Amino acid sequence: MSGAQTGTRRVAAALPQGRVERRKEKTRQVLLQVALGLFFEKGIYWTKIEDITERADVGKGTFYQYFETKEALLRALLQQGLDLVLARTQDALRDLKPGPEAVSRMVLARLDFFLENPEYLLLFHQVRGLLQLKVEAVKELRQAYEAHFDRLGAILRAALNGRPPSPWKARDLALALSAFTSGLLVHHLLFDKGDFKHRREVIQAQLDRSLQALL
Amino acid sequence: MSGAQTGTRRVAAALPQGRVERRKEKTRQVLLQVALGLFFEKGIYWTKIEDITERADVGKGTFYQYFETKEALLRALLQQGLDLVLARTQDALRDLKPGPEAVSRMVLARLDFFLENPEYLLLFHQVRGLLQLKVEAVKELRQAYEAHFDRLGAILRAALNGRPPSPWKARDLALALSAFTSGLLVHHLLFDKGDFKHRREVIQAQLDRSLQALL
Amino acid sequence: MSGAQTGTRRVAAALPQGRVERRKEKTRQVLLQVALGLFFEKGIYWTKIEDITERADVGKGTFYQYFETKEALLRALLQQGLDLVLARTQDALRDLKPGPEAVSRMVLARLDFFLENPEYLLLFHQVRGLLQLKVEAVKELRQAYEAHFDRLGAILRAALNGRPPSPWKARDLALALSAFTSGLLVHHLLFDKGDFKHRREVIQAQLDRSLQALL
Amino acid sequence: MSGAQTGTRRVAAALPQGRVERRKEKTRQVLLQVALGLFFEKGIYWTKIEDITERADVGKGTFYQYFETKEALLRALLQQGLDLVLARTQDALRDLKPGPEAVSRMVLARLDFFLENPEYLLLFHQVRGLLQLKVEAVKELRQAYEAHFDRLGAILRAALNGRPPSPWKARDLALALSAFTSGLLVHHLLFDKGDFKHRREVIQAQLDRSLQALL
DNA sequence: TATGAATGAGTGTTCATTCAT
DNA sequence: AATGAATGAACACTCATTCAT
Repeated sequence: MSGAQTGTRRVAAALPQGRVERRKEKTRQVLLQVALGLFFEKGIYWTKIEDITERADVGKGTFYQYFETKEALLRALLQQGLDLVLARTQDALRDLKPGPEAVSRMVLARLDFFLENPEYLLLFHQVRGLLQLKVEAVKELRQAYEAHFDRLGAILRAALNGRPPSPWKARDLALALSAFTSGLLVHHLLFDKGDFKHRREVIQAQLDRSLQALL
Repeated sequence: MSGAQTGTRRVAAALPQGRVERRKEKTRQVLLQVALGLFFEKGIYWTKIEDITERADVGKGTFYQYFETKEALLRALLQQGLDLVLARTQDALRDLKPGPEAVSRMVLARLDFFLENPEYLLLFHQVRGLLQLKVEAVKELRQAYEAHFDRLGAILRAALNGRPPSPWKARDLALALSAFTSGLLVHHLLFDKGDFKHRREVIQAQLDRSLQALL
Repeated sequence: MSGAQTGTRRVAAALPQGRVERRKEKTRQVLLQVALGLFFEKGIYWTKIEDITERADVGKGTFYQYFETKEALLRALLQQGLDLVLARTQDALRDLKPGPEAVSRMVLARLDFFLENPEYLLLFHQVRGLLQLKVEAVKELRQAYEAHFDRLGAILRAALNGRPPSPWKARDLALALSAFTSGLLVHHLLFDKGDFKHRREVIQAQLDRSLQALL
Repeated sequence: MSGAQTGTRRVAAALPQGRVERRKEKTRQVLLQVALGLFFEKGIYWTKIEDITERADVGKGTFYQYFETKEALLRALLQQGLDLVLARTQDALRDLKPGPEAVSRMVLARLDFFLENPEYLLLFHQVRGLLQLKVEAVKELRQAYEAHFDRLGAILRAALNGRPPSPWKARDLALALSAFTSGLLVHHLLFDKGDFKHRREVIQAQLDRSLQALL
C-alpha cells in the first residue's frame, strides 16, 4: 500500500474503484475475460488456474474468492456467453415483422456475434464436447444449453409466426441453424485463421443461400 | 465358462490367435476400439490410459508396446476414423452419375456412417476443439484434418462434374456439408440420446431439404 | 513439546520464521541439505524425490516449488558445493605469500573441507561419472565443473607466483591435485569408513609427501 | 532359417560357431563388450537392457539366459576389468628386479591399460560411486574391489622388496597410486576427450614426477 | 480481503523381468 | 536355446485446492 507500488503491478487493483462492491465485480469480470481468452488460446483443459490469475495479475488464492472451482468459472462463462448471443438474437428482431426476413436477420446477428467474439464460438464448441459426460458436474452445463435452445426455439417460432416449415419443429430448426452457423464458422476459424473476419461476405452468402432452402 | 476362468479375464489372450502376428494386430485393434468407446463415454481428456488397458484387459505396460503416447493413440484413431468416412463417401458414389443426386448420396452415406458410429462423430468434434492449439503435438492432427477435407473436396467436385454452385468452392462446400451434418448430429446425439438412431428419417429429411438449397 | 504436536512433525514449519521470505529460503536450504545427505547415503540415482520431501517433512509438491526438476536440484547442489570449496581454497591463501607453502595450504584446506563434508566429496565423484553423457541436460554440469577448474587454476597460478613447475600447466596441476585428493579420500571414505576422520594425519602426511614432489 | 536371412541380421548368430558351447561363450562375450561400450557412452544407469540386446543383435530374452540380472552383468564386467588390470600389472613386473623402477613400470602399465580401455576406466569410476550403498546387492562389488586392492598391495610390496616408504602401508600406497592415476585420467578423459591418447607423454611425465616423490 | 506457500491425489510413462511359444 | 509380447511396480512431475498470515 504505502509507496503505491502495488498500483503499478496489479491490473485489477489499478482499476477505478468506486466502492468495494464495484471493485469486486470488476475483478470478477477481469477473471472471466482473461479466462475466456485463455480458453480460446490454449483450450479449457490446458488452461491452468495459475495462467488465469497470472494474466489477471491477482494472487492465486484470489481466484477462489470469486469462483468455487474451475468448473464454476466455466459455467459462469458459458452462461454469460449464452446470454449474450440470446440478447443479440432478440435485438435483431426488434421492430421487425415476422417472416423469413426476420429469421435471416437472426442468423446474421448470430453470425456477427461470433465473428466479433470467436472466443465464445470456440468455448461453445469445446463445452459441447463435454456434455456427453454423465458426471454430476456437467448437469448444469447441459441445463444451461437446453434452456438456451428452448428460448431460441421460442424466439424462432415467433419470428416465423408460429409456423416452422415442415419437417422442422421450431426448436430443432433453432438447433440446426445454430449447428450450421457454428460448424461453418469453427471450420473457417480453425482452417483459415487469417481470413476469418474478412470472409464475412462469403460466409454470409453461404448462410443466405442455405437459409433460403431451410425456410 | 466354468473352469475357463482365463477366458473371462483376458479378452486379448482369449481371442483366436493364428500366429503372433495376428495376435499383435488384434491387441492393437482391441486397444483402439476400447479407447474409442471410452473417449465417447468419458471424453478424451478424462479417459486414463489405465481405463483403456483395464477394459482391454491387458497390462498397463502393454499399451505402450502399441502406442508411443496417449496422443499417438488419438492420432491413430482419428486417422482411422477419417479413412473410414472417406471410404464410405466414395463407396456411395460407385456406379453413380455426377449431379445433385450424387451429392445427396454422399451426404446420406456420411449421415449413416455417423449414425452407426457416433463414437467417431464425437471424436471428431472433440478433436476439432483441439486444433486451435498451436502446440507441435497438434500439428499432425491438423494435417490429417486438412488432408481429409482436401480429398473430400475433390470427391465433391467430381460428384458435381467440376462445377460447385456459386458462391462455393468445392472444398468449402465440403466443409460446410460436413459441418452441417456433424453439427446437426452432435446436437441430436447430445440432447436426444435415446432417439438418435430412430430419428434417421427426420434428420434425413432435414438434410435433404437443406441440400436442395445448397446445390 | 506437549501440545506442540505440529512442532515435531513439520521441520520446515517449525523453523523460526521471521518473514515469509525467510521461511522460503529456509525450506530451500532444508531441501538441499536433505538431498545432499540422501545422495550420500543412497546415491543420486536411487534417491527418490519422495525420499527427500519425506525426510524434509514437506509435501511432495513443495519440492517443485523450489526446484524445477530433480536435475535442477542436482545442479544447485553441485554449484553450492563447488562454491564452498573454492571459497575455502581462497580463504586458505589469505595473508600468505606465494610459494610451495601456499599450495600446501590450499591442498590441506580442501582436504579439510572434504573431511568435514564427505557428502560433497561423493557428490562430486558421482557427478563426474555423469559428465561423459552427451545429453543436453548435463551440459550445465560440465560448464560448472569447467568454470570451477579454470578458477582453481588461476588461484593456483597466483599461489605459485605464475610459474607452475614443469611439465604442468596451472590448470592441469589444479586438476591433478584435485584428482589426487579426491581419489585418495574417496577410497579412504569408501573402504575405511569408520576411521575416515581420524586418519587425517595419515592422509595429510601422504598428501604432503606427494606435494613435495609435484612442486 | 531357410533362406539364411537370419545370418545377415544377427551379429551373434553370424559368428563362427564351433560347438554350442563355443557359441554360448561367444554370445556372452558379445553382451559383455556391448554393455561395456554402452556403459561408457551413456552411463550404467541410463543403459537399458534393450539397448544392449539391440546392439548385440539378440532378443531381449536372450540376455537373461546369460545374466541373472542387470546387476549380475555389472558384476561380471567389473570382475573382468579388475582381472585384466591385475594381469597387466603383473606382466609389467615379469623379469624385473624389485625397486622404484619396478613400481614405475607397474604404474605405467596401468596407465597404458586405461589409455587403451577408457571404458573400464569410466566403469570403475562409476562403480566406485555405488560402493557406498549399503544394499546387499552391492556387497559383492565391494568385495571384488577390496580383493583387488589387497592383491595389488601384495604385488606392490613385492615390487618394493617388502618395504613401502613411510608413511605408507603397501595397500594404501596401492590405493593412492590407483586413485591418482584414475583421477588424473578421468579428468583428462572427460575434459580433453580428443587428445586423450595423444597426451600419453604429458600424463606420463606428470605421473613420473609424482612417483619420484612418493617412493 | 488478498495472498501464495503448501499440499497430495492422480497420471503418463519407463523398464527390468517373466514366460509362453 | 532363443525370442519378444506382456507385465506392473515404480517414479517424476502436475495442478486444483486449501489455509495460515
